[in-house]
Amino acid sequence: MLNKNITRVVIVEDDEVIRNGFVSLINSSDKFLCIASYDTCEEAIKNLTTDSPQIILMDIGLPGISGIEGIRRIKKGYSKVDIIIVTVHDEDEKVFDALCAGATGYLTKNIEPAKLIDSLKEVTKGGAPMSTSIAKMVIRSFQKSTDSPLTPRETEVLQKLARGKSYTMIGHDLFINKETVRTHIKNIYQKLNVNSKSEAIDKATKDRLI
Amino acid sequence: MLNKNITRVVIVEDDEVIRNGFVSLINSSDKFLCIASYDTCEEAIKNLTTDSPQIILMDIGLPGISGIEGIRRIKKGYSKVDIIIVTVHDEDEKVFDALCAGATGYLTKNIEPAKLIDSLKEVTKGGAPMSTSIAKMVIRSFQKSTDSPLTPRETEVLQKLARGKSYTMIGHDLFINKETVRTHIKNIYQKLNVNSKSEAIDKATKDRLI
DNA sequence: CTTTATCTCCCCCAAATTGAGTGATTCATT
DNA sequence: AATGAATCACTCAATTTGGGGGAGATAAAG
Repeated sequence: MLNKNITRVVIVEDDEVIRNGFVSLINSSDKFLCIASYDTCEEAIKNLTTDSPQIILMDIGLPGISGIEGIRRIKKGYSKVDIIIVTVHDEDEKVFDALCAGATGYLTKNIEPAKLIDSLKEVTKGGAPMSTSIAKMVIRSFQKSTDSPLTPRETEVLQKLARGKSYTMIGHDLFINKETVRTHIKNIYQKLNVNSKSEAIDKATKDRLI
Repeated sequence: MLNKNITRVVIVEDDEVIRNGFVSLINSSDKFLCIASYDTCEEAIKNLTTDSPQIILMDIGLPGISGIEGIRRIKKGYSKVDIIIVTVHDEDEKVFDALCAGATGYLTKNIEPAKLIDSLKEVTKGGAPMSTSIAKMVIRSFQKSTDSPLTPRETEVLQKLARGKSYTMIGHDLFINKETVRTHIKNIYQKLNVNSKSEAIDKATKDRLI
């Protein structure tokens, strides 16, 4: 490495004003150095091994391949880099897609300059910086619905059904007869207003019942 | 409410020294008021409606009912309160159990006083404070394995299988013949060294393949 | 005390699904 | 030429599923 004390950063952002703002900001810190900045993922990927950044700051709404797909491709060939999303988008889907694709952090663009630098420092320390709203979304994604129409037992049965178990196996797991499992599932289907396993799992997942 | 500008906090922590430390710390801020502190969840729950806190700071390793079960019970009868875990534990299981049970944040006890107050402020702003290591665990929980033995198509098939779909439905979804789905699944089973749907889903989930 | 909810179990039936074989073709990459 | 990936085919027995019917036990709530 060129310098052990400086963290190498690459920026991918199509808005020139924002991009240059980030470059200046990062270079104003003596802990970070902006090696390069690009307006598309394609360009960034082309120069990835040459740039060999430790951190990439990336936008989501890019021309050409999206930031999400960009993350996937970058992580595939160069998994050690930490990719931090900096974007205006805070819709559920984009956020989780980005995290699933391998993003290490997710910040919204209204972040204050000092906070952005803090976030980069957090990354170098093995952390995962998130904006307040994103953190809340992420945490909430773990939590189940508080008012499920299903009884505790029914929920238990449905959870096992969603793990691919047959009625027989569920019965074995819960120490009840397979016929009882049947009855529970019949009741579950009625309550969820569905009539098949996949529909039940879909609805239960969507409504956070399991 | 007694005072619109002060956020009411309750502490549940069995170590007296730590508990009193938290009480002093919280009361040293003019934004927060520690209404009460308890050494068990049972006591805290008993006085919950009287205390009517906006935030509860809670330990995990408590005598009597655990912090995890405590979260569940508190959230059940009093869902509007934000529960922040402050604990020495940072094992995967406890963290995710706590979040699933309804915790709004998760901090480790080595947190600096100023950071704790910051975290409380973050909660009042609708955020979800997490320690660096916890945030990393949480983010990582979204990410899939980078070296799956499965091909992209096989992964796709397995994902749908895990959603409770039949071979026929999967074929329909992917615009391929049901027989092709069969072949994929046969190959999946061989690669994962299993011979049933539930085993495949279990292994794939455990190894983060889907 | 009676209703209600929850959990438990049983039977029948027809249709569909599953898992395990054994095979083949196409296509792109190496 | 060989390999991996994806596609499709057919057989077969065992299991699963979903729909229908009914019923007992217990505990909580009215």
